[in-house]
Amino acid sequence: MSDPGRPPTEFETRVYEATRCVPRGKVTTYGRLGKALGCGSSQAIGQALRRNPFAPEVPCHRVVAGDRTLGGFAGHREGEELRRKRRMLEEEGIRFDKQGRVLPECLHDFPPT
DNA sequence: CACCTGACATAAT
DNA sequence: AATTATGCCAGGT
Repeated sequence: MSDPGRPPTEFETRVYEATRCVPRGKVTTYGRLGKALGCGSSQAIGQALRRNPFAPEVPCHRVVAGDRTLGGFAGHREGEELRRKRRMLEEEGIRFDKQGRVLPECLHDFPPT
């Protein structure tokens, strides 16, 4: 089995720090987060968030895909877990269009480091 | 919309 | 230690 108890790597810590800055009622994307970190791989971001041990301290549910679809949550890309993610966002005031995408106005602009 | 390719950290071997 | 496989993706064809 993998080691779920291993301490976060430096990379993961950076991802969590950045994610923590996304305010309630707003969302960001894997790509944007990556750029804010100087990481060219949004997929790596997703992997770090997937294993986020600090939820909901670190709001990994406020990170969606670049096309503004939900992306994934807790290792799932569809199903009940995804619906939970969507519900959480709705609770925070995020609105979706008929295609199930987050409204563009809800996107958070990252502050320059 | 369905691919394909690019990018990159981690896990597994 | 080195290589391969896998993954909450993005961008282009």
